[in-house]
Amino acid sequence: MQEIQTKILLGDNKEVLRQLGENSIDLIVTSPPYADRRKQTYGGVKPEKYVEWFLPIGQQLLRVLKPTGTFILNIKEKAEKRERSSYVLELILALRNQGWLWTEEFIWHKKNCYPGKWPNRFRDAWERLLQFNKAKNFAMYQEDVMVPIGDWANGRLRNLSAIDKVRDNSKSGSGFGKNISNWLNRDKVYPTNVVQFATVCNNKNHSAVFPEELPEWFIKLFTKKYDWVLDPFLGSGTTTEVAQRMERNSIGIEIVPEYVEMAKAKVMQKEQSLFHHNRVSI
Amino acid sequence: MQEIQTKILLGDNKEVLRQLGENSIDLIVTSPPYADRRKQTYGGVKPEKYVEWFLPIGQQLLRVLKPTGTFILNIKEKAEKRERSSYVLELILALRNQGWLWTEEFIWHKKNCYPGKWPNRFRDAWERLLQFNKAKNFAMYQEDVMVPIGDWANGRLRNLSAIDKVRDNSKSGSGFGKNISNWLNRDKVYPTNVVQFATVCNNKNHSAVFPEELPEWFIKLFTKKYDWVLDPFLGSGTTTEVAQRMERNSIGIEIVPEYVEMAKAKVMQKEQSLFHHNRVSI
DNA sequence: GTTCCGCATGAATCGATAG
DNA sequence: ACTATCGATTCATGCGGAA
Repeated sequence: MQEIQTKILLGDNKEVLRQLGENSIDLIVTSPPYADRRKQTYGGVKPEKYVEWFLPIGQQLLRVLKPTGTFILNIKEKAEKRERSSYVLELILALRNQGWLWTEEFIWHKKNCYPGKWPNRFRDAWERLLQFNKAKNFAMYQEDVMVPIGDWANGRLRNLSAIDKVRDNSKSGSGFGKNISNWLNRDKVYPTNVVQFATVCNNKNHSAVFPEELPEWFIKLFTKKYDWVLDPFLGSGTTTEVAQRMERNSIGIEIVPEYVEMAKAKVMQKEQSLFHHNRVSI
Repeated sequence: MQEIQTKILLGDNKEVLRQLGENSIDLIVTSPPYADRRKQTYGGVKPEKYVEWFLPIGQQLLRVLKPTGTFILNIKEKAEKRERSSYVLELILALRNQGWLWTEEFIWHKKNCYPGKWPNRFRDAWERLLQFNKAKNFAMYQEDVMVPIGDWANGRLRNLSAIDKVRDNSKSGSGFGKNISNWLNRDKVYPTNVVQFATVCNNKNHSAVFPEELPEWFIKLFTKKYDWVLDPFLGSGTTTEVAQRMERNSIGIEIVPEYVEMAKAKVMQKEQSLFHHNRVSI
């Protein structure tokens, strides 16, 4: 049995990435700090400086990614003074200029978005999941994210309250009931480029990360067992934890020592339980 | 009773728009031909020329829109040679440069999108609905697009504690009526910036109509009765038809004579039925 | 042992107030 | 004038405690 490696590295990703070999990573999936957000932990990046700040990292990511690999970037521009910032658009153009192919833009439809009411806009319920590639022939395992009826019924659907089902139904018109009957009629369904994951509402003492389902979905879609996954803005370690569970090798880079400790703890815990599980199953 | 005007104008919108008075339009909602699409009818615009082609129109739209008005642009970049084009991003930046405020990007989540399967991407289930404004204080009637929730109300009611119900009751004096109206108010919820409209699978000979719900939603949100609505790429006349039904004045511009005929026919039909209705009701 | 209820809390945004 | 901070708004979620 091959061993799964999970490396958590402390430091500035621009520097740490230099230590990684070129063409060694199959999937990069990450959520960098957005402009002017997470000031306490990351200092905050000014929107005007964002592209300039990100490009050196993009350069390293381009180097370490395999030609068949994929880079998924989760980001969303803020609204300020009644206007949307344009730095994300500029970043996409700049990354293209750097040599990346902008292959696709997935929409993360956040079912439970932040509440609020303003005179000029509604609640922001979506984020960008930008897909970049090095080459046109990248690896993609579409079959692995098809939704089998069993998994759906046992997993996500069970988590939805009856109220949610009713509400979605009445809101969207066609809604849940119809969709479910569709799924029942088929074995498996391909997803679209609009994906829905609930945000994590955690009472833990660290800032919110993306939900496990998000890296899980892209890891399924763009890697196979024993492939290498990289998250250069690891945060509290969601990506490495999920990769480990899915039997992918992974590397996470994080500049805040406390987060590195949390991420390492998750990995250790999982190793323990795997070890325990193996012993039992022998 | 004030009369609703519905004008369908034949011609190149760049030219026709010059005839409209400045600061005269409350809402522009339109879906221009996408690059390289609809070649037969519009000649097709090359992606690299798209911004250059659109900017003179944008200039006219900026002139005719009231300072409190809104411009909704429905557009989506195509995928070509396994890559997403960047002309929409460049258009947003160019329109900002032209003086427009980029206020918001709504996502049109298409529930029943075009079927198909590709090796490198999933079905495209969303389009951009870009909101631009001339000034930061634009008109917005959020209450008019609140979603009534039907069965969900039962869940809400159940969630109110018995104490709350009693307290409200004793406070209001008149009792039941006030409580119910409170609950009814609460049973409406504001939408988010992700909207769902079913796509039209119609057999009409216009290639890319948007569903009536789309202009209807934005007309509700950004105009009131007797306001002026403009669609400079009218196509088969959905926008003017909806505006007329909603008792808004409207102007549609279309370069293809056949479409102009179709759009006019819709307006005439509606006028007939309105007239007929009036006669009957007398 | 379930189920239910109350409550804190988020990658939010605006407008006002303070330095 | 320009930035920094605060209060108000709002709602899905998950947890803990209670019935």
